[in-house]
Amino acid sequence: MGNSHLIEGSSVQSVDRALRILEILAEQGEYGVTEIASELEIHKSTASRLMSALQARGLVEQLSDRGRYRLGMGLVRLAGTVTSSHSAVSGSRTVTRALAQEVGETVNIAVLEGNEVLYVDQVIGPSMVTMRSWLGKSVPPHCTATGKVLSAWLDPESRVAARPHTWAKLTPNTITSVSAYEAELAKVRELGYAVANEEMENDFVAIAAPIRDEHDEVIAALCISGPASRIKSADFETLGHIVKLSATKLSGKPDFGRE
Amino acid sequence: MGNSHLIEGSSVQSVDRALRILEILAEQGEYGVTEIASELEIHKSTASRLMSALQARGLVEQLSDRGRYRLGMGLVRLAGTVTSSHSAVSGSRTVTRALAQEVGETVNIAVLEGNEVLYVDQVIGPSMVTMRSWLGKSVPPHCTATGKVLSAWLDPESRVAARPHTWAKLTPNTITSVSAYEAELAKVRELGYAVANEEMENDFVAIAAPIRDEHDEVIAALCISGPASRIKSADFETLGHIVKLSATKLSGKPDFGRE
DNA sequence: AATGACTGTTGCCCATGACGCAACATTATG
DNA sequence: CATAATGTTGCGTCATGGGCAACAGTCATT
Repeated sequence: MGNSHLIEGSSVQSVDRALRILEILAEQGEYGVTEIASELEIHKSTASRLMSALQARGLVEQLSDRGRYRLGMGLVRLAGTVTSSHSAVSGSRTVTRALAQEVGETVNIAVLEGNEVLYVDQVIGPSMVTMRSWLGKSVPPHCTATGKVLSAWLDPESRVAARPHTWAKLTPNTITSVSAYEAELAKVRELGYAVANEEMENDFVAIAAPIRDEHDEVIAALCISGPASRIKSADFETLGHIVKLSATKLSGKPDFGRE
Repeated sequence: MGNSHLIEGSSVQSVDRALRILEILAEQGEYGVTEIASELEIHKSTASRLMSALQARGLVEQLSDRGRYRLGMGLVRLAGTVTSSHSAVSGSRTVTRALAQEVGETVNIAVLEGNEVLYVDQVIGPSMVTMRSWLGKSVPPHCTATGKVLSAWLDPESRVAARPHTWAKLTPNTITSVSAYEAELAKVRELGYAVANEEMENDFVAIAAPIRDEHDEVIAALCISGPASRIKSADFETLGHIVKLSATKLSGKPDFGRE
């Protein structure tokens, strides 16, 4: 066959194409059938039929009849059940909420998805200054406390795979070399928590600690974040230990299906 | 062909099967290949290959090698972009948060998905700590203020389609007849807002108003909810108008793709 | 208004890719 | 240790997905 864009391990062509459509829509927001067809290098009609299949299950919806498509609310419904079946997130509300009130800052839970950090749950702190909602958003690991935590305890091979593609220098403090990054990860392993001090954007500070499963594997990161004016470097150690303690409470829980 | 479980309009068999797998996993939490195969009445090998395709794109993940499957975090990532591209939700935080502070109650945004009400965004009020727990959860329309709002302005045909399958009597106040329900919807159209007074569960009251798009179509519902001890029937009218006002602020915004 | 270029959708028919079979590798269970 | 589960994988066939082209609406230009 001509264009074998098939991802490794994915053996069902039409399904893979349908899922790539979802990814494209996630990036582009809205897209027409023709645009998708040319992107995937398939025929209009094929794309149209794939869209119908996705639409029938509510994963995409078209704006008007015979119009463009975008992702559908069915995805929200599916995603809602994801977090509840994940041990790191399910039943975590008591802990995260208590943490948010204790430190007065926004609390997040994040996992590693490929080489990006994906925020899967969030509690916004009492402050008036609301950061944007991060749920479902992903960021590179090298400039975030969560990214450092999720990378630090990986075996060397996976750690390389989890590195960012490009070491974008987002602020003066951003780490942009492999050696400095590895040194930072070693420090994270030693301390048991990670700090990102204005490394992703100015005036934005975060502190994260690992959530582990029953086998002591790091499966997620618990994170607090806020403006530099409230989270000062003198408080890093105290806050680090508080986050570590909360993360420990969330650790060691076995997986369960639906609860 | 033997078992034509194909949903109306879905013309690609393998894609439809893959999406049904996602729905099954959403219900069951975890499932093995064999269980899925018997559920869909397909062969183990087929199910296994479909799972591989889903896994390659991160929509499902298996717990251990050669183990069971569950929904994956890729769904969270996809769902995260859904709300931001929906006009009713994107940029709504300012309004919802202000409303939550004004009335001191939890604020939700919901949309209609088939014949269920799907909560797509939430701000919890009284504690001044925002969190998302209903996200992705759905409830029947006949016992909720959001459901009434989302049904009230539908054309008669769609209104029938949006009716619940079973009129479960969840509390003494639950509406359980079509005629009473239609009368209630007429009242909602007249008032411009809906009330659910302990109709889903005891001590739980909600008030909702419609969010409209630029063509005045109702695309979502804005809702406040809280215990009956705080939201008394004497306040329904005042609160109804407040919710209506906030909903108007969220209305009329054109769709945009990615912003 | 009428034209033209653009959408997305749909029957048709062929070949391709998805499916069922069965043998395999593993892990749980007695 | 044996038995019975599980999930995975080559293989061959036939259903089925996909390319073609005609169709039907929509928008922009004239």
